[in-house]
Amino acid sequence: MGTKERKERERTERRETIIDAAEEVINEKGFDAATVDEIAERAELGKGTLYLYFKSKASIYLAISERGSKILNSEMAKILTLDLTGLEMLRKLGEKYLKFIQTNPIYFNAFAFYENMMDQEKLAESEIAQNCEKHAREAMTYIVRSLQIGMQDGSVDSSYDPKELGVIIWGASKGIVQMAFLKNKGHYYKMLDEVDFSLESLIVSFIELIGSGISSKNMTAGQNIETIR
Amino acid sequence: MGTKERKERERTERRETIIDAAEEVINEKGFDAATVDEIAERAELGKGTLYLYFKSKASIYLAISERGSKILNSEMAKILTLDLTGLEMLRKLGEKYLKFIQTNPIYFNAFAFYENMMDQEKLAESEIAQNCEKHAREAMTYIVRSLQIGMQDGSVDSSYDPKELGVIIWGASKGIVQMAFLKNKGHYYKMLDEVDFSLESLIVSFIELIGSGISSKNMTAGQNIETIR
Amino acid sequence: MGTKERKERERTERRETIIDAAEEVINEKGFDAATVDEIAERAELGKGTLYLYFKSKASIYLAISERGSKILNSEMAKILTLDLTGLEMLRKLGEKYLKFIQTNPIYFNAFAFYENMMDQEKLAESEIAQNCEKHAREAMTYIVRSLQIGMQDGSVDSSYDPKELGVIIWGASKGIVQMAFLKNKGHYYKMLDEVDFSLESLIVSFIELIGSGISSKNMTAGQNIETIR
Amino acid sequence: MGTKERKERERTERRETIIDAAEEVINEKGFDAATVDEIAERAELGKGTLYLYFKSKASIYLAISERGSKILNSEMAKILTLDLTGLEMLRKLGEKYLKFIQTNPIYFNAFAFYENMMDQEKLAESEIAQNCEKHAREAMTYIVRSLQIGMQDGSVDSSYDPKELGVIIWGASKGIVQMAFLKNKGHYYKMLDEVDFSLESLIVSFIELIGSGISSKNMTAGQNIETIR
DNA sequence: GATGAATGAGCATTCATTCAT
DNA sequence: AATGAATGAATGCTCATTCAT
Repeated sequence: MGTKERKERERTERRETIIDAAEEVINEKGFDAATVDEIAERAELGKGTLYLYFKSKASIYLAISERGSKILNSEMAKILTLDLTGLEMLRKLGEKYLKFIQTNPIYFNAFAFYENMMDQEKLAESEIAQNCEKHAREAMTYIVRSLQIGMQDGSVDSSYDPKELGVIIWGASKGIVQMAFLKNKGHYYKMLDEVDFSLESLIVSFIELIGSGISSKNMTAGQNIETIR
Repeated sequence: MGTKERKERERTERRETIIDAAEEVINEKGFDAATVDEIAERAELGKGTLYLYFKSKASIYLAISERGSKILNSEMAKILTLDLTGLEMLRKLGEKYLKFIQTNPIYFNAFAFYENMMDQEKLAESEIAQNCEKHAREAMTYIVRSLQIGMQDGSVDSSYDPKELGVIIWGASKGIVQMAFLKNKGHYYKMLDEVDFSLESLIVSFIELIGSGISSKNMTAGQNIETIR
Repeated sequence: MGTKERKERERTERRETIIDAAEEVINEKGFDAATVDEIAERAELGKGTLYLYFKSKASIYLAISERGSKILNSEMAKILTLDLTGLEMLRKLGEKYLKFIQTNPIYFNAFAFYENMMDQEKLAESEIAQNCEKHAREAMTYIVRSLQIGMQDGSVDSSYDPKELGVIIWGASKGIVQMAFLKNKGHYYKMLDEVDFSLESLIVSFIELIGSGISSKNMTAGQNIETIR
Repeated sequence: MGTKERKERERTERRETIIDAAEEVINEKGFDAATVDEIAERAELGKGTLYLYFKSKASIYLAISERGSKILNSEMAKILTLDLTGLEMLRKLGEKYLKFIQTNPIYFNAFAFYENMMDQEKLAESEIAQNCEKHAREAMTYIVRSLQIGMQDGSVDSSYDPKELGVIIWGASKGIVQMAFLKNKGHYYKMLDEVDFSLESLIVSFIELIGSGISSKNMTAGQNIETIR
């Protein structure tokens, strides 16, 4: 009997419907201004029904974060399967993250929401939050893996601790994207306007920087070698 | 007669008193949970008095950001006067920022508040917000200056655009500090717990990374030189 | 299944309950001093529930006006069906209005509130306000009808414009009732105390005055006689 | 030494300055929306100074009413000195009231404020309120006097009680003016728009109506004629 | 007398969540 | 399972009035 399966499938579909509606409304108005009433209306469901699927308004937002991180992860996972050096993988991962946030800006805020909401025990213990954390951990793992691969194939300096390096690169990437993100929203540092750096160029430059550093010593060394020769 | 001067001084002092109280309360409860009543009570002032000095609750928070960025800037400014290479200055600037946020965590959130509130025209046009922006611009300038100095003294690769590099480093630093900051607050990536990276080590490593890059090519070059010798 | 009907009925009943409570509280304290909290408490409903039925505190007051004008109109309508001369109808209408205000003083202020609130577009566009206006128009129509009937049956001088006359009589009646009303409230013109005119006698005299004018009969007669000649 | 006189004069002048400012501000914004701060600023005086001259914001409004009724009375008084029949005087009085309100609309509301504020003992006992009442009494007296004169000179039917008649006419006039006043403010009975009655025509018709009544002339004439026979 | 800084009482409204049907 | 009517907690801000200088 497929009744159970059908029920299960319908439940999942309805859940997705709610998240879809919530994404729309929150995208338009922001989390605080978005009301549960409007999300329910957009989902063409009764308000009470939402609470059959989610414990609270915040947990709906967490579910958005969960969905976003899941999508992002699945795309990052593919990169790990490509035939590339570790350093090239890292660059691809960065580009993927960049493109993802540009295409789905709402997830950037949803991720931030997840990160900042972890204070409240209630939410942190929820299954959704657990998944979010799992996804974040996975994302980090992809970075660390690419670094490990790079160290193995010689494209990355193996004197670093891959985990520490991963944390740094992950954090730095988020910081750069956030800055570019704020800039795109039109406000924030007018200062940034003086120099017209697109989000792309910033990330590209960052990865390049990570690759070779800014110290002139190395280049000098390289040049010296050439000179020596 | 110094009546006018005294009035002016008293006004400034009371303003500071309010900001002090607000820092305390917001630190304890967060901005949303903090009530104007409690801030007033903590400042030992009438609620209406607060509104003689600030237009809104949000503008008090902006004033906290303003104060924080002013303090941070004055400390960064000193570094620019030291007899150091540009790259060393950059390292010092990073360490200063790190130490500052660690000592005054509230400013981290206040800075973020400022950045995110710039949507609302009303606030963005206020004198306080203008000052915040000015300070942010100055902070960025310190970084760019250190890079320019480094390019001049040979400690920084001069093939980069100093402004673009500055934006990247500023954004990346904030991202790393934020990540470490969330970790310190006890929540977020339990994953980070697996590897015990202190905020200090992260930033130090980041600056080191910026200095020499992660590509093994460079180090190899350097090592080669030594090897050659 | 009469579920829908029952729901509808319950909704109407609850609405009436709220208006009842509001009438009580506003009667006791006046509109400004009356708080939504107290109205809700008196209605034995949650405060939020009131806002499911009314958009604002002001609209509740408008609803009181709407109710009052509806009641008054239905009573005035009956008079138009009586077998009387137009002038007698007019007298009955005046007496009815007088009695109504005396019995339900709150409606006098509610009517005035309605009249003065029409500045604010938001309120003026509401359905309740529309009804109030409709009722006011009807009330005026009753007066005009009685005058037209009187002109037809010879009890009213047909050289007047019935609409203009109606406006004048309606306005004048309200002014007299207001004066008498203020007097009854115990304050206002102590002067009125010197002469003990009851509200009744004022209105009765007014209608009598309207009927025959104050010019000395001789003069009027004289003019007529002259005209006859 | 005229010091005392000068002081007294200055005090009176400043009081007038405050009332001037209050009239302006209240005229622009209405009583509730007008703030004491703005009145003080408009008067170019400190806020505290206002309270040296008036007990409260409401009492300033009462003072406006007082001033208005004083001006109106002085103009009405002149009419009583003219060489006219009582009925003509009454007409002039009505026209004067009408013109006054049209020229100084703020006084209409101020008068109403005075009438409605008499509930609160505090205000009612103030000297200003006493004066307002005195003026109201005087205004009424002028009407009664004109009626008495008319009864004496034969222009007014002497079978009425002049005081009762005065009250009725005073109340009726205020009601008509109020109605026309609301109409002028642009809102209120759209119904009134159907018939384009100017305030002037309403009052003129009203006085005419009072003069000769609305009963058909034929009937009145007929009765008189019959009486004569 | 004049000032204006300080005060704090006072209140409509929103909206996430619940629960009877 | 689905609903949506009912709830009530929760809060920033205004502004008339006071009083120390």
